[in-house]
Amino acid sequence: MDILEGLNPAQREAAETIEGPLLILAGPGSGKTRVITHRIAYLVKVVGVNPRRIMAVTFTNKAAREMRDRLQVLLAGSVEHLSLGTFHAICAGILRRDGQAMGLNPKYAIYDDEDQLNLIKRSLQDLGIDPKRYPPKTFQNAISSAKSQLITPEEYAQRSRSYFDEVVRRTYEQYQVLLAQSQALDFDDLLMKAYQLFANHPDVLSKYQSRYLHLLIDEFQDTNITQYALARQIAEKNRNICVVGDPDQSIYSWRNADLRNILNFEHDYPEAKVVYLEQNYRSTKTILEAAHEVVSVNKDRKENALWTDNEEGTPLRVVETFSESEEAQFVVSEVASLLDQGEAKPIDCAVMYRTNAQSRALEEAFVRYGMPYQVIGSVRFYSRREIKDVIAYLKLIYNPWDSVSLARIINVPPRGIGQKTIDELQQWTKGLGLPLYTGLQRLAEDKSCSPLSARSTQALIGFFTMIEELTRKSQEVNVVELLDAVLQSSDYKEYTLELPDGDDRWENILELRGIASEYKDLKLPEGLTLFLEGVSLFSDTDELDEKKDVATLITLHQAKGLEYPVVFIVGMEEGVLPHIRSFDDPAQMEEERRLCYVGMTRAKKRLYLVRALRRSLMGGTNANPASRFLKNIPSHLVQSTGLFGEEPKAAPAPKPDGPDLSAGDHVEHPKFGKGVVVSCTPTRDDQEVVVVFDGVGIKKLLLSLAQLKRVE
DNA sequence: GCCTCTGGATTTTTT
DNA sequence: ATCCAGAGGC
Repeated sequence: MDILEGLNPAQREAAETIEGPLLILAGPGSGKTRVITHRIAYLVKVVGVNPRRIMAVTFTNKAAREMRDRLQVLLAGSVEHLSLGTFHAICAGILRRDGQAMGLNPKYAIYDDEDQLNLIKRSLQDLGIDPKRYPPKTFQNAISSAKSQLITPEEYAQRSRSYFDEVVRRTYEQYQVLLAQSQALDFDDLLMKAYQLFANHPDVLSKYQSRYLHLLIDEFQDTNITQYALARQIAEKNRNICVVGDPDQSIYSWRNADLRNILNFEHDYPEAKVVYLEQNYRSTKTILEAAHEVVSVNKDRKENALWTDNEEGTPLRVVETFSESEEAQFVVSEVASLLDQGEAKPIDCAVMYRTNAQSRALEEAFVRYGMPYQVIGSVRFYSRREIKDVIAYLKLIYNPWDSVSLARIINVPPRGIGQKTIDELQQWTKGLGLPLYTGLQRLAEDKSCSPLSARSTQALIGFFTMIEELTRKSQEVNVVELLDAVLQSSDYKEYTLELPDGDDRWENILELRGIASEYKDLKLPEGLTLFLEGVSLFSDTDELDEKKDVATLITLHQAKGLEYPVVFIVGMEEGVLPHIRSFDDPAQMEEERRLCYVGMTRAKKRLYLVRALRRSLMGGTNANPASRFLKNIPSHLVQSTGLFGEEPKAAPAPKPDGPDLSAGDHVEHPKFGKGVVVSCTPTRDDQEVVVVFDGVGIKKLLLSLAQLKRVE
């Protein structure tokens, strides 16, 4: 039996090269996943490597789960011992097991963005920084970016160049103090602390280095500096590190992914072998060529020789509609007609868009038509308020130091503990140098030491007693029973049902309960540990159901790694795709182009590129010109459809004085000089024009007032 | 302390 | 258009 049977020569080489560093450059649809799974199977079955000595890192949990499923088939068991997961999940495990060497509580909490932002706000408060002048989000980004490059607060201080840098440094420092007090790590910490653990504790590092004979990293183009450093640490001893990626599909620089990782790889591992997977098995020649034309405009890029044996296929369809609702209507009616002709089933169709907000119009049309669909991740399950509240209870029971969870639920449902009480409590515990929870404990032991009114004190003690009781219970019941106890003693059910959309919210909680029941056979606290870890690291693509016969609505980012016979990319407009925020940065513009490329290469048979002449945004309406990416697709690959739908009957707005402008036009203004029109938005009886003036910047002008002249 | 109202800001993508 | 924070009334 040959485990590598059916692989093409390049794929085979990639799977068989197991000694030393290996870089696999894998274009879209080139059978990358197949290569990875077969490589692991080859290592285990042919070379005889024990699965526990292999670590495979994926980009999402879903990818990890799929790979495990596939390996289960190839290997028939013994897959459990394989270390397989995202960097975050793998690091979470390492820190849970060995973090004590660096003084980390194994029951550390994991903070997501929202928790993180809450704690940053508190840091700003502690430092007396005005969140109006300095938006907390800015700090969140700065801190995350620092951690993704292994920059500690001390190092940040050394690099600090401006006053603003200094403010960031102080916030970063204080934020870390609060995290430590809460015995919590944020997402970036999971990676950075694991790195530091290895860097400062050679014994721990050596344990992992000896264990992992083979390290494999997928989606390498989307790793950040810290992840790369971690990989280097783990692979240092055996140097069997295999990375798989495609620079053209790098779309996560905003999450601090760094393309230098791929470029540095051959530098850091000069003995590395490089394998190119260039045969595409997914798309038609037409789709592949069009996608290539779009991405090859990028300057910062290495040319590749992606090709396919597949048929020419049908031409791309480029479709214009009047409005976003007609855009949605077109999509649904086209799906319906493909269904009628027996060309496709709903499950074969995906609609992709740049921003989640765009899913709404689509969803309406699908509902109206009665076309079955699923939306991926528009409102993330785990960021729903009710879910976060219930989880906060569990997190607090698990780790009473977790101040963010404590603050979240101390008065939810309302139990007479207002902001003032919380502030005073905080003041008091701070003075005593105690964590909040210990402060509550002290109150409960001796009411008379309370600095607060009897009423507030009683409310606090009531809350504390409830949590204590639940904590006691958590020793003897499973996760579901604990969750039920939380709902019971907090009256959360009654509270939720009172809220707007109460029934839906309650449904969500029941769904969470269902997820918890998957952990009910595990002993506590381990069951709770794993449940909370799973919940914290869960991602949205995880909820994608690939078996239900429904169409999929999904962002371009989330679509990475997926494929569909029929793909619609909507919002092919300047300002949407490419997104307006990328206009002033060529590197970001290149990323938008790659994003478009990723979307196009998801399609196997049919690809539709759709745009709306008018799109409502933030209340107003925008008229966006066609996406520049459309212009890069050779016309012989395209069948253009004229306008879809009827022109809206509404009387056209009276034309204001001034030239007839559209985005891209060059204009001149008496005061601001020359510039380029970014967008035109009709208002009630005028037009708002956004112009980028040379050397002046972006200005919003009213067409009737601004004396704009059109120039060539 | 809690609820409601208003004004202001805000929209990219997510482990 | 929608969400959020802060203010003010009960």
